[in-house]
Amino acid sequence: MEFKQLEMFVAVAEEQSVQRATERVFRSQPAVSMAIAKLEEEVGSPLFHRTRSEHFRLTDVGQVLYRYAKRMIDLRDEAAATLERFVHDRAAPGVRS
Amino acid sequence: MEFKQLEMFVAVAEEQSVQRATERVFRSQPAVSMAIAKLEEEVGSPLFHRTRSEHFRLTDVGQVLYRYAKRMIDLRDEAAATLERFVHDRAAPGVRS
DNA sequence: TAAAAATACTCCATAGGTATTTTAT
DNA sequence: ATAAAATACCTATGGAGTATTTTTA
Repeated sequence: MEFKQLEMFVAVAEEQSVQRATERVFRSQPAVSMAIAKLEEEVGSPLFHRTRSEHFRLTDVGQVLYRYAKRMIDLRDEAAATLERFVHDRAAPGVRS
Repeated sequence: MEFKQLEMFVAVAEEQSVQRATERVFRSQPAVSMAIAKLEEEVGSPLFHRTRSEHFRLTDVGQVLYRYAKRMIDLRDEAAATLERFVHDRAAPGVRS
């Protein structure tokens, strides 16, 4: 379970389509498909229902992962933002923001 | 910022030594050193004070990352455990635990 | 001088891309 | 028949190991 995979997974879940997800994550269609396949293998269960009419729709297991994935990504983004501010402030301690 | 790096970083922070951290993460000494270097480059600041007498000691920036790293890893472990239970229960819905 | 970490180098795994095939409506 | 996903194949990046050098107490 790596951040790169989780980002692609979240994109597919929200777009309900691999195709549209590719635009959000700037990766090719097979790269996104493969990332999902890897996660499904790791989890040991399908994460999406695949039907053309309803598009990609999260399974129950998929929904569990989705909520965690969002939290993990949010936490990482928060960490990155906090660190950036912290490092920036250290570099110019006299400057008030 | 990937989970693999964060795990090595946390190991070094807690062991206060690259050497001892290698045993926890089952990786070679250079692999651990490189992971730290990568993170420091990404963050744009040293994460450890390097002195032989005090060993590897977290900088202020390092401490900020350390707290986030623990949270991220805990969250991932919790996700994995929850998914495992969930998938297992689905597979055998009649079995009560 | 002895320990631990950093560097050099090499290799291999795998992530990712292009091209193609399969699937489903 | 067509649009989208899966598969096949290949390449390249980078992660990781061994060997070595550098550092510092």
